[in-house]
Amino acid sequence: MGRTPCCDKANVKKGPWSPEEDAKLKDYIEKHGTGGNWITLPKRVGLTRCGKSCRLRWLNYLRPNIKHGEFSDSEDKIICTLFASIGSRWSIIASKLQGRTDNDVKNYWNTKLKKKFMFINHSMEMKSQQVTLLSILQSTTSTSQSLSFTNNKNNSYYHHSNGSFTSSFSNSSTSSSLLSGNSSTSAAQESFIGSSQKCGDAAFVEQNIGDVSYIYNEVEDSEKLMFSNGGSVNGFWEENPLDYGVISTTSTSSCNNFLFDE
DNA sequence: AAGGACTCCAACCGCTATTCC
DNA sequence: AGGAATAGCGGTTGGAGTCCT
Repeated sequence: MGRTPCCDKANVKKGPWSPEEDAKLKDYIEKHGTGGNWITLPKRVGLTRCGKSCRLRWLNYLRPNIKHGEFSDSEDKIICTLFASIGSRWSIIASKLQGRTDNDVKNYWNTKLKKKFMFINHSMEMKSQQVTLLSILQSTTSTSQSLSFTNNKNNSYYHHSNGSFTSSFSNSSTSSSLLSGNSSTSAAQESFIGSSQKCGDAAFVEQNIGDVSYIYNEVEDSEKLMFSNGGSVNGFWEENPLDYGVISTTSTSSCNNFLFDE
């Protein structure tokens, strides 16, 4: 048995699209639409291509508002954080990026971002010290790893020199308790946009992507992306040459790893 | 200068999900 | 209800361009 092929493979053109083919397909779809049937489209257009090939060419290259070229830092962050939370669901990830296709995002991940991710995971495996973090994750712009701070007189924060940390938080007033403290950030806090939370000296911008909430604190040119799942998590903080840190969660969230830009 | 190694990305392939009859 | 057709998705490949020795 087996499926019937979607087209006559022997008589179908493969390989790179010529400008003429592109023009034909683009012109036809702009005038008539796809007609809801990609399989019969090539015949209607006058192309000897497989319908799937036409669909891919249109979606990935010819349709309007496709963005080509370099990915921005913010796009990087979205891809990394979404990949960490939902995995290789490229179509979903691409839908969060204006003008990007799933193929684009996938290629970008496979050629560039994955390397960053793998580096980070390797670094994490080298770390033997993993500590419990209760509802609070801390980061700092300092590259000295001198992260100790006191954010609230009711709470204590302990930072380990290897980059991991322990924090405790006794204020139960918020379920998404995430904060960052750095005495040098007060000036920058004034420029936060969007909804912000304040706790002690810290302020945050909250953003929701799908079911996942992300909290940013923006300090000067750097932007720290953090994650709040509203429950207990285990976390690492670490430095690496790629400017990303990793937070891994093991308890109440279904998500496993989160990246933040240092 | 040459050619081997590497990178990037468009396109293909095969599978699953969805729709249609 | 169930099988066929189609759409959509993610993994993989091939080749062009670039880098390195």
